[in-house]
Amino acid sequence: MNRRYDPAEIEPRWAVRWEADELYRTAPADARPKAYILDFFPYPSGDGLSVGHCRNYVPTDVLSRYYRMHNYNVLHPMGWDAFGLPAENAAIKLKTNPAKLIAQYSANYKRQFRLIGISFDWSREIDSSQPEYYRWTQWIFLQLYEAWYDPRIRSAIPIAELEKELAESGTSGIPGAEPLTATQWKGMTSAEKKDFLSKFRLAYRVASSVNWDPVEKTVLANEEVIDGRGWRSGTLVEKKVLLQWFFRITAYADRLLADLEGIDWPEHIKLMQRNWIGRSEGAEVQFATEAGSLKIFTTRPDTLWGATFMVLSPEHPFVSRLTTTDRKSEVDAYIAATKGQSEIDRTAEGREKTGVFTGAYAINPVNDERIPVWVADYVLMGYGTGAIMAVPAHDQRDFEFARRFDLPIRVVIQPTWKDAPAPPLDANQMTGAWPGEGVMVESGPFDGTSTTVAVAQITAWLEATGRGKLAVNYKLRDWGISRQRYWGTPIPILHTPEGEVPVPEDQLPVRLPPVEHYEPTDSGESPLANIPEFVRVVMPDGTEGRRETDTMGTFACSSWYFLRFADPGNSEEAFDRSQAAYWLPVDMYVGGAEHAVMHLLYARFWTKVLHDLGYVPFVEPFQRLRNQGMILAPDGKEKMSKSKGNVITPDEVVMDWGADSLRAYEMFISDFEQATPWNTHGLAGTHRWLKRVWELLLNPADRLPVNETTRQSDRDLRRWTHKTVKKVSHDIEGFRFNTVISSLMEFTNALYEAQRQAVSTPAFQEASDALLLMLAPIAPFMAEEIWSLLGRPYSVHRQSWPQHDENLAADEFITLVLQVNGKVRGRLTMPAGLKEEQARAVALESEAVRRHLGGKPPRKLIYVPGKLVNVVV
RNA sequence: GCCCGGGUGGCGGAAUUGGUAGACGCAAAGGACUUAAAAUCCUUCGGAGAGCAAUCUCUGUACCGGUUCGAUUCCGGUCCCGGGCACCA
Repeated sequence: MNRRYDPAEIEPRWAVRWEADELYRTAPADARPKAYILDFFPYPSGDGLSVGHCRNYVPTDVLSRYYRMHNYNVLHPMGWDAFGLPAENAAIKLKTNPAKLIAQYSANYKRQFRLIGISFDWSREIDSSQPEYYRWTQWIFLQLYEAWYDPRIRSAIPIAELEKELAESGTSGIPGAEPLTATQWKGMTSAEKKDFLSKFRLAYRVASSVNWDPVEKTVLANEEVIDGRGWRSGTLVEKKVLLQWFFRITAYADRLLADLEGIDWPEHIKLMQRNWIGRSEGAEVQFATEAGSLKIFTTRPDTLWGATFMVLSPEHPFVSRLTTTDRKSEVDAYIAATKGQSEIDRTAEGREKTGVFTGAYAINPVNDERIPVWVADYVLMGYGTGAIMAVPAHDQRDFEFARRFDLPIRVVIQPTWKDAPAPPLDANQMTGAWPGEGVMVESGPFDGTSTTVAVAQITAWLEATGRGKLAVNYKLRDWGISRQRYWGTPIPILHTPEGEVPVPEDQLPVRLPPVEHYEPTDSGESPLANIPEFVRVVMPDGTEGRRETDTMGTFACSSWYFLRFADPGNSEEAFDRSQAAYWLPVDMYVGGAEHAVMHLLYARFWTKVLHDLGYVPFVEPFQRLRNQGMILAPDGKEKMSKSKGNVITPDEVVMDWGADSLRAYEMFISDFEQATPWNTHGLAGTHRWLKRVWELLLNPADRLPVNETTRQSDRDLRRWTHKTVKKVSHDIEGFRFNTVISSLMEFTNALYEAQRQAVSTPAFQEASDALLLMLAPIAPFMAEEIWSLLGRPYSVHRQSWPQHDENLAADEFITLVLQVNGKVRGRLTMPAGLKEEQARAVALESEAVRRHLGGKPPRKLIYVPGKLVNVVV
């Protein structure tokens, strides 16, 4: 034969054949075990894929092929997260419609995926910007809109159930709801009722401030604001108050937190989600004021005796009610100044505390002390109750505020640990008793109690006396989805004189009008507002309505696409329930850590809602998750970026080395989760390895002289084979691809050694077959070509993965390490079944040990079975 | 500031549960083949030292200390790098 390895000839040929044969088409649901292996679906950009992107697509492809060879029913699909700002901005610049760009960009991605041999089932391709898809994104929106979260059963249920309950008993049975009687409910107008219900719906609209870029004349998403400036214009972003749509993700905070326990995700991602959800337990405490009872939230009720003043957020409703006449002008000025500031200004680092005194006082419920009430912007309306008790001795922020405005500081906790500093009498700095364990002082009946005990006792006392109660708060905010943009899923809502009305399900999809091009508006409205045909609707009763012109942010599209892949062609439903139940949850989900919070949290949320409403039987969408590390530029530690001109594309690598070499190198480059620089020399090394495999399997005649020192028997070769199969299988399943490649390299080297001695023994045949089959998922083109040239029946990708035999993999000999006082002094090759007595004996007799004992008697002997003997003197 | 990762040869990186540090690959050096080059193959390759030599000794996983018969691995502290959060009471 003597054919040269020529990937440029081999690869396109097999790509065409596999495509024609639909080799990777997903089988229908059957009795086999299933494996759903999914990449984060990409956002097609004009730049195409880089070798960095291939870092996740190659391993998931290897895994998919591996499971196919184990006769799993594998779902490995690909689609396009097509809506969103980059495509839209590019389209505005080019004065075209983004749909055209997406078609062009995704075609290029698809070409690249084929080029590198990714085994996607293209019959399941989805595009989130197509009406066939976003129709169902809108449908899910309506499911959220028509549902509320009932805290009593910890589940979403239809809003109709709530309406029924309100008519029967008002809100009396609903914890946390504002009081309303059945009579009051019945007396409400239709618009009032809608208003009231929107406080419960999982999708609701409310006035909220947004990021406004005055140069771009557009609203920006939070992710598009970097250090307070628009990501493209670089100008300072302003705040604008607009009516915005939200999803009530906060209702699911506890479940989103709790269910992290049961999923196999990287610990740091779980931690980021936990921090983002930000649960804190504490107490809600009521302080009496002239305007009524003022509620605060604290995680440290044990510091109640140290409260020397209170602070309200500038937006707090009590501010106007409490402020005394003589303080009014000053308070008003402060609030006006606060409003003019952006969030960035308000939270800027190292900023000095600001605030004003309201002139009012509140009564501390634990000691009836009268303390002044201040207003300051460091207290946020969005967390807790928007009011705090300030304990300057034990809270850094309160301390800074007290120093700035000369307010009293009272230490109420002393540290208990040894050498603790005395409480600072001059209050130049806070005492150390925060947040650790301490002992209460100056705290009336609790003096001498430890803080951990006191927290529980005080909370119980507050509850018993009606002055407060146990409370839990979350940092998590509701998910804002409104975008004043053209290129997104239209929100299926109509605004009528009677209020908002959902678009009936049978009228979905609300199609995006196919305009040629458009410009952003000055008003902060979506460009859709300028398209009258889109906006104007005539209601069945003849009145005129106005279509919602906001679109959904793209995180909505990506919050359910993994479900659509289970049943992508369904025109009757978002997905067939039995298909979803069969394929989901995703068994292995792979993508970048940059989505650790947003996408992964939103998708979990939607899944839980769909579960509660009876559409899916599981509560978590992604059973296993892994994040690939970034591939950096070859020189130094820089990221690859277009602006730096250091991007390496798979196209150029495939042209120079072939797809199989690219794939092998992507696996070999480093630990999967670790960032690492690209290195073309390293790539050449894996290419060299593949060439050696090619030569070994196809041109075995070139005999080399027998190397007596590495001479191996057939039994040795079989051991190599079975050990390698075991290790490679184990490492693929464990996502350790770099050691998969190094094991296969070692195995190849062993085969070369074996070949010097015996070319056509059964043991050699077994070894080379195993090598070829293990190579199939990694280098699919080359493996197929060799398989074919060896005259085997098409296709190597339909073969079974080799099985290993534990007995054959077992070692015959071990290396017994000899240590004296923990230092390695020698090594002996011994039979694997070595007994402890024998090991001890040979160790003591050995020349190496005796030399280091220097005639002294051993004090102690440590034996680690099959590994070492340590002689201690 | 707080919370997570990580730090191993010239480089990318290996190293079940605490038990042979540096697998595998790159680069480099020397050699073989060749008119020559490429390709390929062979050998060496953490640092220092001793020996004609096989080999041996010391040292070494960011730094300092601890636990242990034994530490890259566990504990305490320090430094550096990367990521996340950032007035959340």
